[in-house]
Amino acid sequence: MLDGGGAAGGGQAVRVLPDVAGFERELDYVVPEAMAPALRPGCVVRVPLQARRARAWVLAYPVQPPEGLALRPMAGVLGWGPEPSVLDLARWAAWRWAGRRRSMLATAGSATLVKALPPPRLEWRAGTPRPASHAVQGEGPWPAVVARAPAGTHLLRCGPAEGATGLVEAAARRGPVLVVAPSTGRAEAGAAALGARGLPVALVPGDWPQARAGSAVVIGARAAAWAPCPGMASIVVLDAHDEAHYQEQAPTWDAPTVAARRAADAGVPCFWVSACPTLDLLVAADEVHTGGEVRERSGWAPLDVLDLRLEDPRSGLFPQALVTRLRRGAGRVVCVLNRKGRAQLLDCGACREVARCEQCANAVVLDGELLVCRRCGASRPQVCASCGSTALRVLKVGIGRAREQLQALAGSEVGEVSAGSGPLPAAPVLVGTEAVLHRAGELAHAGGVAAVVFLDFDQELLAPRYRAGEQALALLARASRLLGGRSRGGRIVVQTRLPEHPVILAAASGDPGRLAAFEEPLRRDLRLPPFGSLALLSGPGAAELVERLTQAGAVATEGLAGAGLAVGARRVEVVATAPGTWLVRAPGPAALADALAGAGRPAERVRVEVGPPRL
DNA sequence: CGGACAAGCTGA
DNA sequence: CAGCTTGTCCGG
Repeated sequence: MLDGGGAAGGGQAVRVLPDVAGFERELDYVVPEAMAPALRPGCVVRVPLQARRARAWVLAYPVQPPEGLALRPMAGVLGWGPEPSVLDLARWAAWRWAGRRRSMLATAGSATLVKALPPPRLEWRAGTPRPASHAVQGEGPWPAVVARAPAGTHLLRCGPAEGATGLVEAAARRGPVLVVAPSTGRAEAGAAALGARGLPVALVPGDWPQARAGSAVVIGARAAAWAPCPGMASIVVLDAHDEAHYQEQAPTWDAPTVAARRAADAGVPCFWVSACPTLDLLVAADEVHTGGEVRERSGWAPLDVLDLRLEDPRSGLFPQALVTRLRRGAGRVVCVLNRKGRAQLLDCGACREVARCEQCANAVVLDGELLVCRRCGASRPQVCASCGSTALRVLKVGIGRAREQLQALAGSEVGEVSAGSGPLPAAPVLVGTEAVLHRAGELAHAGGVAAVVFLDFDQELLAPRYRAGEQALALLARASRLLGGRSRGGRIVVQTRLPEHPVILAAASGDPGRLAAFEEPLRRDLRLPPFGSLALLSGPGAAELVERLTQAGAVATEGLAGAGLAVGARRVEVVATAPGTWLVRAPGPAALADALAGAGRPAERVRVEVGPPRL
């Protein structure tokens, strides 16, 4: 198909990026004529690299190689890779998150090599009217909003219990839609719901070949932001606020940002769907749509605030009011306590010393009959290290202890739910970490939930992270979804000493904007995201990178808040936060990315976490 | 990353 | 000085 002119060897040259860790150079190869017909940008090839062979992505074909270079021939075409437009996306993301294109492309490609693609699924076409029996019921304003949205990023503020199936269906009417869900479970459920409405759905990564060949809906978890979707007409990101959309390991890209960029490149709209949008989303969105106050409110389950200040302090996390509720026993109750193990913090009943590890001085936790250290793994019997007393008291109970106490107080069976995939206990009261809220499907299947109790919500509200409030509200949204919103009769119980906290007021009124209004001035003053961009540098090469940043004009400051407010506001700042760890702050993501890109990579390994979600 | 090649160390 | 380890360089 492509012939004429070319380098020695008779073929055209191809430019590739080898799939080799720590290798970021583009290389050119001669294309033997036999391989030319199968070659296209994005596909995966095999190339000689010094004495071995390596996989590589085709970046461009054909190309004019630099003169005077003896090119070696490529070794073969292995299979299908990302769509060509995703190559540019990977380049941009590597800049944006100070990462490597290779790791982005590895996310974008299929897990297993796809040699041949199935024919595209053409049985459904954009514009086909749905049968009347599938008429949208209770979908509210979203199908109309989605149908006429122009290119750009649209934040759709939905109630937590609202389903997104109708919305995605409306998006699919515009043409192929890429859907990014916060978890594989949500992606699977979404795929099933959309499939049931007659839409051809490709669930990635499993259906990657179908997605690459063309499908009305391509859906998957975070990595689906990179999935192929030929003819893509829109992107929908479900629960765009969810932390699961953020990649934890560097490069710390996040699906909403990648999706917005991809949609902008393609000139199509991107829809961020969220019940509790973060400030980052609110600021980055071109348009914010609310579905109407009444409708939104109805998605939030009613909230009962149990003010721990008014209860007997000796009753701890199990005040009389809670016990009364549990004994009433109307339906299943799910208790959330974000602590693992049996006891999180102990002190000595005799000398009041906090129980610490003898090796590393870290606080120890109770595991069975032993005190164990979570940091270094050392264990010892339940004896006070300073006075030898065996009378240790529990200051903070963990899940195991909470279960025992609840069972004694409630007088009914209490089951413990762990993050794992074990079977759900049949008990009328369940206790677990927030992971229990992720098992909504199973709980609904097992007869639903009458109440979700947050035993120690202050731990969420006061967590030492700048996004603690947003994350706490996300938990309440998740609980609301589990309960099915306002109409199903289920309730959220929040035990707290901060009943007037904006998070609680926002959830109680079904208006997440109340939290955003509270957070915005604080973040602005401290220049925290989205009013400043942060990156955490660590690893052996971090010091050298800091040195380079400083030489390029970055200012060293004393702390995150306060210092250098006037000087640093428009500049890049570096703060030493811990031995071997630095925090870089810039006025915005582009300034941060430019500073990091300009500084280059030190020889030694550095971990660069841009905009870390947990800080 | 991983191989090639050079320079450095060891032992008879 | 063969035989091995360690370090540096570089890929089309």
